[in-house]
Amino acid sequence: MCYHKQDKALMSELAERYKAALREYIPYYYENGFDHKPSPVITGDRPQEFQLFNWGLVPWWTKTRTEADQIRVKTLNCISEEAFDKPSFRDAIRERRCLIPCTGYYEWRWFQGGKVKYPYFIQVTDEPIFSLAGIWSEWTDRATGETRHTYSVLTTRANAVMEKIHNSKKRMPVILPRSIERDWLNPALTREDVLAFCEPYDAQHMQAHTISKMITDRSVGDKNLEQIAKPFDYPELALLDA
DNA sequence: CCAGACGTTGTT
DNA sequence: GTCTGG
DNA sequence: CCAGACGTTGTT
DNA sequence: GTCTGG
Repeated sequence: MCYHKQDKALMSELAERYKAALREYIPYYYENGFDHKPSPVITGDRPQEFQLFNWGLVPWWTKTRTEADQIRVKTLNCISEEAFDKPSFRDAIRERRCLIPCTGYYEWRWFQGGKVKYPYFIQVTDEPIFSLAGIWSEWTDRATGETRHTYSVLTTRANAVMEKIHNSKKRMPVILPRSIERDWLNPALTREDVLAFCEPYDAQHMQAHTISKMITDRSVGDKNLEQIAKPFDYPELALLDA
């Protein structure tokens, strides 16, 4: 549901927006979750600074590096409604919640029963930088002593905007309204409190537009380009839409 | 998730 | 069609 | 009890 | 570590 995101904010913009210290950081116009790159996140136990965690949560009980590499491709997202019951997520959702700054994300919209698809870029119109609800984990490889910090993006039911794009599975990432984003980190939240945050964002404050297929063009080496998220018109879409 | 491959042959 | 790599 | 999974997502 | 399936 949310495997491709953007965080193009400048280091100074992020620090100012969250009032948190940020040491090192590279803005990405496009980030593929399956690359498991580090992203700046803010955790509940160190709320005044950013930490760079890798996308794809590795549960603390994972035994080997091989197992870690196998599970992290399946924990990029976490179904919020089930998080408290899943062995991979239950400890993290209770004790290790985080904010994942973001400036947009990417999804594909299918037509004609899976024959053609078009990429979209989705933004929040009332917040240029917004927070995805995340959970994180710390895992140590007992063989090498190496420690990995990783995170997962929570998902919830789709709102009207996302339902249209995601025409079958009706899911979307949990986006936290800015006014309550810090509350997400409160360690005293109950299960019910946590689940109350995991609601679809107001569709009236979300916007989506088609983008060029450069985003998945393998002949394009460097995808960290501003134009990747720029609006791109497909004239034939008007017909497919009908 | 999407794009691209999709096979074999000797190894400790 | 289905699996793998990114 | 032991062994094996532990996950998400477009498939229709 | 903990749960599920056999």
